[in-house]
Amino acid sequence: MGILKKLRLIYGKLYKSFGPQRWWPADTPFEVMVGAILTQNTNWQNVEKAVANLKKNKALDPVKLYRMPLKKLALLIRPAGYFNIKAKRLKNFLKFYLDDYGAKVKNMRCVNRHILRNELLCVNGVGQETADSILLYALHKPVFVVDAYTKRICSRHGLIPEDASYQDAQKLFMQNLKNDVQLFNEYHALLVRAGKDFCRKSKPRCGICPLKDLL
DNA sequence: CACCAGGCAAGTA
DNA sequence: TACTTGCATGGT
Repeated sequence: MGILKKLRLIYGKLYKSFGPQRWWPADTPFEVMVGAILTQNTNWQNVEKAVANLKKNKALDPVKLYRMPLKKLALLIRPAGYFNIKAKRLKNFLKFYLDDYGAKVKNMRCVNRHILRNELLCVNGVGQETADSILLYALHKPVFVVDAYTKRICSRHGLIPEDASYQDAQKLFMQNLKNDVQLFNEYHALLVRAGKDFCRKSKPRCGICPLKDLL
């Protein structure tokens, strides 16, 4: 079976099983960017608590967050884990967002996605997945977001080797599918959704994996 | 109790 | 380049 066909088959099965995932769960593009950093190696439920703390203090704003003392910021985002390092990473990103783009999403959307990706990767604390999450979910650029679940599911289905790089996995999708923002949005979200139930490092299975008959 | 979550950077060789 | 380690809360 061709790769394109298999990728479409997987997508169809996941969508039929789980339905639309409505990503990214945030009220504004800026909230997406903050969430992208807070969710690094962290359960989304913990991120929600951190974001709620920011909202409760009316601090979910680029300038207010950037001016906030590091200790206070760390305290507010504490539930997200790694709070000291994430407070610094947030400030690193905020400085870039303020200095280079005037804290305007619109200004960022004007920039070529390859250029912008490289700029994001220069921010200490923003790696490939975080950069791509911001590009896709906050700025609506057609880039495929790769995470641990994506690699695990794809390697299990023989689409990439087990030790594939981020770019290997990303190319699998971007070179075989139409580069469509809505498709990439839903596909990544579905892979995460499926991974949580059926492709964790170790967890008792619940229900029946919709991709079981493809293995 | 152990294990893991929508990673990343820094250090070492 | 390839491997190792620190970062940390909260749920199962």
